[in-house]
Amino acid sequence: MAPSPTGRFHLGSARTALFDYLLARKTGGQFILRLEDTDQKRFVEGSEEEIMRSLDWLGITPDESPLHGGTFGPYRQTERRDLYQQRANELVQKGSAYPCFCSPERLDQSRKEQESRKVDRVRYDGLCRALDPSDAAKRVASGEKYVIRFKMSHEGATTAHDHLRGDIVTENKYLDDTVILKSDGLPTYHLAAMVDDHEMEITHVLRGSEWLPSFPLHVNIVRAFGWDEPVWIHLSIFLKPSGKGKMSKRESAEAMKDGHSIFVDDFKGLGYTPEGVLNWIALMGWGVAEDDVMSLDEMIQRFSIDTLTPSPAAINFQKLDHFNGTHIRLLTTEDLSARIKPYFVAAGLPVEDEALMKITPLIRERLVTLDDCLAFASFFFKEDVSPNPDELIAKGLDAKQSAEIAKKCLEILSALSDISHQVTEPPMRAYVESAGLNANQVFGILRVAVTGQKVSPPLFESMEIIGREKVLSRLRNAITSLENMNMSP
RNA sequence: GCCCCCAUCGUCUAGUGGACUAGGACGCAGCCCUUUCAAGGCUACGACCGGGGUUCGAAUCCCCGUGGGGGCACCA
Repeated sequence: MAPSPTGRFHLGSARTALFDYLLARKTGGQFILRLEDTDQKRFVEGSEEEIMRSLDWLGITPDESPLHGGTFGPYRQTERRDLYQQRANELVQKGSAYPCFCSPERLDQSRKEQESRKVDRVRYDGLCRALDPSDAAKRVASGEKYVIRFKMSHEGATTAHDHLRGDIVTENKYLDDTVILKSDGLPTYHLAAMVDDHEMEITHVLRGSEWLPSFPLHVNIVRAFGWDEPVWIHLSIFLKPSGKGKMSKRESAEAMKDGHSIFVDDFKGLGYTPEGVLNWIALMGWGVAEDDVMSLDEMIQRFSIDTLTPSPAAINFQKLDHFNGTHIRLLTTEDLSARIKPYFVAAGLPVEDEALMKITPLIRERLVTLDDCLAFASFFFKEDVSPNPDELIAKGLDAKQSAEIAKKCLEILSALSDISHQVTEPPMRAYVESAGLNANQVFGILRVAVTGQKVSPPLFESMEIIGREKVLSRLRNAITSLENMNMSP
């Protein structure tokens, strides 16, 4: 994959990377990370690191990259600049490209003039294309500033083959003499990517469909060199959840508001798992008929470029939540425990591994994101809980009645020396039965008293983990709280 | 404005001329389970953009519309 370090690493790039990775693993190839950093003006500090960090987190670390080295390095285009200059000159020698000395000002003027004439397509006017090659060479040698443009044929048409879309035929009259080497000596994408793909022996080019308009240019460049073409695959782009337009910065701000993001590096902090994110993005642009919950290994097994889809896909965060929850439930207790522990630590709670291993099975199927563990299990590690007095009152009862029930619960539980759920549940149920109450009412009071919240993991198992002394003291506090309410109407 | 791509439930998709009464997943609704919340199970709702062809037969092939998306830089 070949992203440019000009901003944050987003979902679209991640999906391309995933498919690159799957294809490489499937076919025994290498998954290479190449940084397209030829636009020094747009370079963003830290984005190279973010790209690599994101890939690592997803679990699709490149086999070869600026970090890992490899046989096809260097993997940063700015470190390969001589190569592009040689290749650009090669094209000039062959008559497939030419130096252009036009100033940005002249180009700008020409553009404006064409616009005023309302031409169908504004393009280079060809002034330097008409130059005598030896004259041009002399001007280059004399140190005059220049760029190199690809000499596009004006006649005929270009047929480019996309693996998903078939032949794409474009009349050459719609094509332009695009700049392939800039005046700073660095190549534009068009040259750099073609040269590197050839040098690095890239067999499949997977990229976003925003490259489709320059696709004819690219095949023309490859053909001008006389090289074999890779398999070209233009993936659909990701649309915003509404399906109207592609994801934008504005949209990402919206997503952040409800705990989502379009940047891979944000997902960890949001409580998402690599498994969930991977599964989610895999299914956008890849048609899997059934059994769509897949691990990375299963994806490798099932991947094929023939089952990729060309149509644009609206992203759907609800589906991400679904896959995240599903993959969380697939984790072993050890694994899940290790993944949620940092959240308790970060919250300043004294988490103990032994207790955590007991808690994890209780909350596993309740988690959508890992950080949900805090809402479901913080009370286990707190010294005290402070329930909302109103919530201690059971439905259909008043504070006095609720206090009576709480007292009875205390009586029953304090009589037991063993507080394991097998021991506590039968007498409690017997009490509910004999008192003519319903389980919701009694267990509800107990739940709020002991956990401090209306929603919690299963009550009796929870009490067992909290421990006898804490359970009893929390219950006593609840009784006091209810009685105080009673006195102040 | 010009060029290009795309088109099946609200969303992601299966479907490659007859196996389609169009399948799955998310979401949504209901039921079951149940001490809360979930999870799980079951059921319901829900689509071939329109019009022409081709063919004995079209969701599938062709054409034209329409709609959506992308692109028109010394950015990638």
